[in-house]
Amino acid sequence: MPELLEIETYRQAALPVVGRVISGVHAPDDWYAKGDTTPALLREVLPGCAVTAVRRIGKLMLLDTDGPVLGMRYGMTGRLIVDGGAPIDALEYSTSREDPAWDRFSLRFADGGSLTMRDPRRLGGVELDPDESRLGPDAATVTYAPFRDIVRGSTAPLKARLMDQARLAGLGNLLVDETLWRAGLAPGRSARSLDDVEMKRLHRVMRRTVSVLGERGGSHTGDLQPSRVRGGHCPKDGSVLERDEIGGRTTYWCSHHQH
DNA sequence: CTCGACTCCTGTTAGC
DNA sequence: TGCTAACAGGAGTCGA
Repeated sequence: MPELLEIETYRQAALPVVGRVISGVHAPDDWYAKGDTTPALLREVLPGCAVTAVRRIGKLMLLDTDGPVLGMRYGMTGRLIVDGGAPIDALEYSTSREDPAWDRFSLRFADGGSLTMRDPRRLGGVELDPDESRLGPDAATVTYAPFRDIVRGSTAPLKARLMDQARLAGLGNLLVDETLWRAGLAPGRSARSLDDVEMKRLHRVMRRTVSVLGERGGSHTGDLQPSRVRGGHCPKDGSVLERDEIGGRTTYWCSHHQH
């Protein structure tokens, strides 16, 4: 599913629309417009605006224009299509089938081309001028000191804290499971319980996991991923993996080497 | 304020 | 073969 790595891929794929002027808006789905944004408002304010930049904070993609900022969230199954081409063909837990009915939002540009969000399960959405201050620092670039303060400031389970987008933006279920598995830390531990050595290891491993999986091509390319099934075995030591629900998400972890 | 429980969305798949 | 129920996870809301 789209986590920070997939959204970064989307951002880069969207760069060619910078400088183009929006000429049309396809917004057929009320549900897909979030906050105070409505399809009517999108159709009213976006045409005529020139795209000036494409940014990303965590899993939020932002299209800057000379008018409002357009925020795009891809949820679990949202794909981006730019000028008819998709930077990611298939998403984990989604389908690569094409169906125009799944085009929840689309921009057309004056000099040709388009940008489309295709989202079968409608878990994504678009919002004008989203509140960017509601997101924590991006997990791909956060340095040690703020990371340490974020993690140790809570008694919540470590995994839940790492997935709290208001604290640390970008990590989803797969990246967190892979990070904790690599770091040898149990997902259910209180975030506050990490000592300095563990905290430094967690930060280093998280940054490295984001980097390595980015090079491999996405959040689903982790070493743990093939074993994230019922009865799966730990690729490190062969133990049968635990399957728990932590932070409201299915969690696979190895009680033999994650403490 | 924090944090867990609950809810929403719907295509796919396991199982009867 | 055809159906149902479970499952996936990002994000918002609500209440203790």
